[in-house]
Amino acid sequence: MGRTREFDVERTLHQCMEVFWEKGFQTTCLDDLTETTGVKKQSLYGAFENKRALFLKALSLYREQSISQLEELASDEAPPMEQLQAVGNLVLGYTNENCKGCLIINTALEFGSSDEEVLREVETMYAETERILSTIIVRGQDQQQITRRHTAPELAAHLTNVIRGSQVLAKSGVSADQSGAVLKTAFSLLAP
Amino acid sequence: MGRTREFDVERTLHQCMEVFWEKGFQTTCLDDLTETTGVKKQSLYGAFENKRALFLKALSLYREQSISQLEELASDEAPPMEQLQAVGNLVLGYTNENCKGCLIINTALEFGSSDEEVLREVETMYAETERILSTIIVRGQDQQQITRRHTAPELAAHLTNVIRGSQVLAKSGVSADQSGAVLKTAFSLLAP
DNA sequence: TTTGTTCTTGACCATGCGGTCAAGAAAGTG
DNA sequence: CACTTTCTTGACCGCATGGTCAAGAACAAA
Repeated sequence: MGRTREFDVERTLHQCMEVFWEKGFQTTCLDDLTETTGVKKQSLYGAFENKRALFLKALSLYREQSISQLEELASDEAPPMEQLQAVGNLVLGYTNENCKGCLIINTALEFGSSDEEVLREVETMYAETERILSTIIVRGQDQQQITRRHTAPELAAHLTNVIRGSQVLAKSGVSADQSGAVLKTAFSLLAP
Repeated sequence: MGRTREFDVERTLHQCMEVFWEKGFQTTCLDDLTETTGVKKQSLYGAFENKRALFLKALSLYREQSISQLEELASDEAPPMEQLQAVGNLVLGYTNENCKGCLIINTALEFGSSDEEVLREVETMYAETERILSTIIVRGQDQQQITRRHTAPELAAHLTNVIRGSQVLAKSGVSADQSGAVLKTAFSLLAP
């Protein structure tokens, strides 16, 4: 009972995510959100509790979206090294598109360790990324294309870190070529 | 002629740098600065033009300081691999101390590519870091401790990227051990 | 000592922002 | 049709913030 909502909550959340992604949490004001979504302030507050809660929902959405893209990519039957390259392309396509970078990383640096829930989200993203990369690396090791001088989880943590770095690099305004080259070097160093 | 300034401009700049480092540009308000420096608003505006100009000065100071620390470290006669480890320790000691991260990287992500001067500062930092790492790597290659499968500049760009990643990691609230382990893996992968 | 210049101080201003209020509109229920 | 409930809308509030003003204080040159 009661009046039915006139806007699509899911769609609105997606749009808000885009805005947060582009501008960050602090810099995004409610007017930005109402303007791009077309949803008035009070309606936004009706669907999501407040700015921070809305942001956390957007953050989760982003993580789920990113991880499922990675998972899809890791589940095809391409050679491991090609999968890694594809991961790199995905990640840099992401970041270079509009130089928005990765929302998780942007958020990690904006919040530092000041917000427990944000922290959890960031750590989950890191862990999931390592997990997926690890499965690719294991196959790479099985096929003698990746060194065994380190364990798969170690290499996965390392690669995740390399990706983090290149996402920052990409957002720092350097060319896509440069960030791509860095990733290529890193992948090449994994050879046995 | 005219009244002499009662506060030490250089010291004040250092203090402001610390505040910006800890809180970022946006989040730092003038009251934060006047409170920690003890210098009143108008006096601050007398010495530095405005908040942004003050920030840019603090950013330059940070970069110069960091680079000269790196340079000092690279100029001793320790074995190259030990120098790299020392670089890692320096960088992580930096970031883990109070989880402030690296001011340059924090700034790069906060500003994106919206501010020309900030961008220049960030790119200079990256370039200088690569230059110094490259000199260490060259010596490592001469002593057969670092692979020659890539050129020194390539490896330097890669290592700079790894460091970027681990600085983000450190600021993301993970333990110092974890960020340290990632660096160790990366260094170890440089072996011939 | 006078004068001109710069620094200091605290009050002041305009604005942007997150969040709330109250009144009206639409829907379900009896 | 009443009645209740939820959504919508626009006005409103309190507060923080970057920046400015004006008056007084300290110093150097004349």
